[in-house]
Amino acid sequence: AVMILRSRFLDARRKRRNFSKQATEILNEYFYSHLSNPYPSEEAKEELAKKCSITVSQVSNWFGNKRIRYKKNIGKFQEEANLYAAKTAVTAAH
Amino acid sequence: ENTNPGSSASSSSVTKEGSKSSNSSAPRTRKKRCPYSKFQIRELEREFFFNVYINKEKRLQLSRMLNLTDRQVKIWFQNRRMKEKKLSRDRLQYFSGNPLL
DNA sequence: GCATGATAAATGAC
DNA sequence: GTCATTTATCATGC
Repeated sequence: AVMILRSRFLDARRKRRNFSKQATEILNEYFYSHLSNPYPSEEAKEELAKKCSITVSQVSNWFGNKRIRYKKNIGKFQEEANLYAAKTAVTAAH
Repeated sequence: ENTNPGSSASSSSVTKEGSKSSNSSAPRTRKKRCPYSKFQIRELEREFFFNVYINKEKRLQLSRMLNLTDRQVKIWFQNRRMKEKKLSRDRLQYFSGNPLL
């Protein structure tokens, strides 16, 4: 029984599963609204993790990947950036 | 495997920056990440099992055997300790508030 | 076929 | 020494 759980834990780590649409939405909102300094504090990470129903490590992974991939090809993310910029502007107006 | 510093990163050694002296460029071309072989990993893991902290003598010996620098072996043990810590955290989170047992 | 999440080398702050 | 991070690589999803 313990062996089953152990093996289940081992291969549950590297098998990748995409985050939910809402989770990605929340992470992107934070990223593009902090584009000048996309480095959330430990507290911010915990809050994001709770809202996204993922772990803090997964939040760190997401921001790490997002920062490097955004920097490497800003043009590809331009449309996405404008989208979330407009979205945060609307919510701020309310 | 050729994982020595300067082998791949500064392949065109002369054409690139003149290594040291004159220029005070801070990030002097980061070394390209090169994955270690199965054999290298096995030997590193074997030593890590005996002691999480490796002393200087064993480090030099191991680096020569695996064709790595002392720095690479030192860094590997540091990263490996961090990995072990993260594994512990993940296990706790995975088995906490769980069904079964 | 790339997008995406996780992991493995390598760096730097402290 | 730890530890957040950068970067490339790996593995999977679709």
